[in-house]
Amino acid sequence: MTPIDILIAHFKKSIILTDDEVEVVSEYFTLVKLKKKEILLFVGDHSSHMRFISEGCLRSYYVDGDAKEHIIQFGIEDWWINNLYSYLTNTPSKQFIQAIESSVVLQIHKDKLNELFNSVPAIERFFRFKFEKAYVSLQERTINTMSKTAEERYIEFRTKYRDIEQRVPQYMVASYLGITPEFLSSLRKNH
Amino acid sequence: MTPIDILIAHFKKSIILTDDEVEVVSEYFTLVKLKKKEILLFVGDHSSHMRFISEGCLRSYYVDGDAKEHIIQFGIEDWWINNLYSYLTNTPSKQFIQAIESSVVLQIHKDKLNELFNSVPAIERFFRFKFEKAYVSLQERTINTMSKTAEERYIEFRTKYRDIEQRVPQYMVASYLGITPEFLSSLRKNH
DNA sequence: AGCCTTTCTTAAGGTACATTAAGATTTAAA
DNA sequence: TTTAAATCTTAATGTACCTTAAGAAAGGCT
Repeated sequence: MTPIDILIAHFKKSIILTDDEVEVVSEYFTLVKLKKKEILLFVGDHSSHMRFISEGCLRSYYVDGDAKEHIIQFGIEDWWINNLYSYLTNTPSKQFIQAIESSVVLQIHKDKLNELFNSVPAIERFFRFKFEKAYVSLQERTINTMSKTAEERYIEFRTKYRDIEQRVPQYMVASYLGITPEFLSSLRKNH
Repeated sequence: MTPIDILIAHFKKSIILTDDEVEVVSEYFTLVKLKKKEILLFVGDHSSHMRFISEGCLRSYYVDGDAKEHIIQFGIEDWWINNLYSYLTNTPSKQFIQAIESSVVLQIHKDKLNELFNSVPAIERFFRFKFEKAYVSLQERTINTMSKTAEERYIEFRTKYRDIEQRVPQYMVASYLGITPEFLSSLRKNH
């Protein structure tokens, strides 16, 4: 399967597309290849693309005033990786997006996507679903952060994202969970 | 202005509606009046309505395993108050929605809303915008919780939601910030 | 007004997690 | 194959925030 095939199959999991529409949609996306550690989006850039991972593993992260990194999201094949905040508010990104492994990404510019919404309405519906799901999982994470201990959050992360845990360094998991690598290490020792 | 007028004006801030469409939209929403402290959505209920506050102040909150309350969201006039999680996933609510003041809410059932999406497409676009914004502000909150101290978060809350801070008890602000009322009290003492 | 309920404060003692610093282990590059 | 770089662990010490408990203040009802 080509990257575009993977994307189309991804769309077809939640919406119906005619063959003509598949043609149109395919034209709109462009391919980006990334080496390991390469940065796809820098702080200060405008994040004006929606980006689909057809191969590899990336992270988006935020660097705070004390130069500490906070991982917002991991992404692997068949996920979208974005700075939705910057994309939606048209403000310069406060986050980086970086390839953790060498990766292949398909992206579409915001203006093009809005065009596409008009010619293929199912795509607009797809993105409504997508934002809904993004909201749901973000809320789950926010509630978890507020009401659970780091240990509980770690156990949940392992259960839910087993595949990711095995692909990324431990200190990035710690950063995603909002704790230091040292503390994660000690949690792991005590099971 | 009637509650419906307020809702229509709210829609018209981000989408265009013809007079005919205004008629149709108006028919779809039903009015709910709530006394202070009355509960609009119980844990275990299915949250199958989108709810717009035309008057008053409400909160949605989650009660954790240790019976502690965590406020997810406050809502005042011209905001939507929902358990989007339950609404979107069709699972029983794990949150309550409660009126902090006596309030007036306009609501629409999910099935009806999907009907409305088909007859008035601008409404579907409105809800896409709405979810986008909900996502953005939730992400901001998540990042804040991860990278700032309780004091910094409190100062930000005061700046951003001055109107809300003055309408709700302090222990609810503490719950929203993810700290105890005692600790918030001590933060306030030290400016 | 007076009483009861709700909300807010103070303070002592406790815990989950951070910081610092060092060394051990694994991975990658030459 | 050696060396450097990246990652993970251990342990001592520190701190942001919690828990418990009590009392003070403010608000609402008869």
